[in-house]
Amino acid sequence: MDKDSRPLRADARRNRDSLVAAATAAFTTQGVEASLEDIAAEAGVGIGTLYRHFPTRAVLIEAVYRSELERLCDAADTLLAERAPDEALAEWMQRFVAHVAAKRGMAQALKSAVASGDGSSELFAYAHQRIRTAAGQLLAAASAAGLVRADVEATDLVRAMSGICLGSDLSASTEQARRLVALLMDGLRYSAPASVPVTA
Amino acid sequence: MDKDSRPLRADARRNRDSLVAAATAAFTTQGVEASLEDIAAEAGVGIGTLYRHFPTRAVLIEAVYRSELERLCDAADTLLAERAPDEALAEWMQRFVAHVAAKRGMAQALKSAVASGDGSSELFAYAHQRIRTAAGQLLAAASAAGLVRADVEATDLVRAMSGICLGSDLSASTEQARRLVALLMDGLRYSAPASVPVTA
DNA sequence: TAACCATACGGAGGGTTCCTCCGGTTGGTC
DNA sequence: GACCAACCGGAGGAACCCTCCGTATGGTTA
Repeated sequence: MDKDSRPLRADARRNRDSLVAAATAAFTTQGVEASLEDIAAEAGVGIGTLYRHFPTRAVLIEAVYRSELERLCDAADTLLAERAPDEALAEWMQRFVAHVAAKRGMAQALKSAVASGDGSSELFAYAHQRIRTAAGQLLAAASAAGLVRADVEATDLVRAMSGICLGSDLSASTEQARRLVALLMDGLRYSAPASVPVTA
Repeated sequence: MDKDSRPLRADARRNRDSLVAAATAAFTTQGVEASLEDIAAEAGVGIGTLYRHFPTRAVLIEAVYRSELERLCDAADTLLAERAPDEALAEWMQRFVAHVAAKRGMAQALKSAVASGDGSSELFAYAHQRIRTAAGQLLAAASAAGLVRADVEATDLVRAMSGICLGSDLSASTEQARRLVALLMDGLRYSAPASVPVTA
């Protein structure tokens, strides 16, 4: 409880970050079965250091999953700062789908770790909350600017995107998912106040 | 094309069967990650023999999956011969659910092998067809005897059972799945001609 | 700034599993 | 009963896993 709160030593934090970065690369190119020794070498640390930070493969996978989740959700802010709200939303939705497609193996591995009784169902609840918030932020901005219709909730949007991801069963059909997301975005734009003024 | 058609030599066939049996046991108790050398030993053959028959783990998993599928579907005939058609149907449905619960890891492993481009999507099509036929046979018998309602298609029944399997997310809740199947069976019996004569 | 120690690092090493390869064996056939 | 194609077994090299402990270093205190 109070040893957790103490921050990591500088070198430890550095190594941890390198490991997560190397693991992210390895997992996405070779799948979650990638060799841990290779990951340690790629990160420029000894195998012992990897095991100290991440006692089991599942813990490492979870760390990668968390870091990628943060990256995706943080991108919402950046996108809003850089482009028009509707463009930001469209781009973020595409990234969301790409994210899910790439991390499917990881999510699967984490799910089977749930059975082993650690706290990773809590992880999924957190992930859902985090994504809903990011989506809501983008949706609100686009809606306030009159660029998308105002009668769609963030929850609905997330559900729709999840549906697209689940529906396109083969991870090969990334292109199809892309088109579906574009279609969904068009639907959001369709009766936006800017083109169809609110009458009620 | 013509070397495949030649039957296996007697000892080869015997060893193959032993291997599938041993693998079935190992996979169901330890999961699809079970040691192949242990499986070979358990089957009483050398590791080389295992690899000759099943060059990769995926091929072995597929063989086990096929054999279990046959076992499940062949049981339809046996059950029909042994008990009343509605009882046979009820029992078979329970076995179906148990089958799916036990083979989830295997199906997952096979699915990810699809990406590697062998012919296992064809396998799933075959499995679906085989199961639909078995279900249809039981349903027809029970329906003909007036023990279950006649307005349900085999396809619907399979879909309902699949739904139950997918719905009960944790493989721990086998008991819940059992109850749902019993419920479904009651629904099938409910307005059967024998108890509620057809009026229209 | 120097000394101290809790924290963190590295990688050798023992164990397990994978998979190949080839000399020996055996079922089926003439 | 003899022949050969088909089949078997398991030794062995490679890859990977994970632990353990001697060494190094960041941070803190005087």
